[in-house]
Amino acid sequence: MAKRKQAPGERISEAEHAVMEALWTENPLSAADVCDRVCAANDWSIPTVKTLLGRLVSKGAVGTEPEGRRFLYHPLIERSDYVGGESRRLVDRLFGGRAAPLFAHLAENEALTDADLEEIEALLKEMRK
Amino acid sequence: MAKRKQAPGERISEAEHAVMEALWTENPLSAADVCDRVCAANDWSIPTVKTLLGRLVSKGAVGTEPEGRRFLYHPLIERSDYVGGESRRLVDRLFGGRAAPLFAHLAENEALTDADLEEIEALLKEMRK
DNA sequence: ATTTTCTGTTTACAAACGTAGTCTTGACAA
DNA sequence: TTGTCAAGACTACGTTTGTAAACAGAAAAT
Repeated sequence: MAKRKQAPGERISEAEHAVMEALWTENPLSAADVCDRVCAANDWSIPTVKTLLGRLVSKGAVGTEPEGRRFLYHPLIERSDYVGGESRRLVDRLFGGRAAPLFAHLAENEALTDADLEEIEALLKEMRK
Repeated sequence: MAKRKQAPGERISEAEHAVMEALWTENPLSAADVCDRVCAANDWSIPTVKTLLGRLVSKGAVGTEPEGRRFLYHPLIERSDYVGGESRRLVDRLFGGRAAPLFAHLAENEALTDADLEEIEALLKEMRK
């Protein structure tokens, strides 16, 4: 059935995800580099980032390569896999696996901007062919 | 700032959510009733359900009313509020608050059935007018 | 060569979670 | 009346998460 990726078992926590985002945006990065892009926003100190990186490494979500005295980190899983997995989990858990109700919900709550609507319409038209 | 509004702070965990689903589907229910509908599926025992119910009560997510010697539980928060909150969280976290990319993602991964597409199209048309 | 400065590793610790056992009490059957 | 039993309350305990300090080793600077 659906393509299962994302190293089995090991889930990525929310804090870890923030680190992943940094690495997806740009990589490889050193721990300090990562901190530069996420510490301020999350009010973390460098030890925290180091811990998160360590956990991600042991979970097999990021890899390291030595560069001189330090390590450079880079993601081992695709952002789209992660995002896809999380999205599917939510849809499964909350909407019985159907995406339409999710859409309806977002629509009802004005969570959709006009731009969103237009984009989605365009996408729909495209898939339609 | 930008704090979640939902119920006062207290988030509902995944296991707790399963209990909430039971109560949203039918309520009020006794602890044993809840167990009848969720224990098998999750491989839980009654004590587990009692604990989850207790936590939900202290989180203000479910209320109780005495019925003879026992309690009957009923949800205090709307399912749509919960679902809306969770959906928004995901969209915020993974798609920068924009729903279109989520939609695109689901579309790309064939997570959308034809029925979904039709429904969404209908919704779009409706909002459009 | 010694000190400073990075870097990664180890260890820590509280809160939340998943899961469940024990204690207490009151209703009820025998 | 007394023993049974179910229902809620209290307690427990291992794991994950968030957050970070302490430590060790090596490169760089002096």
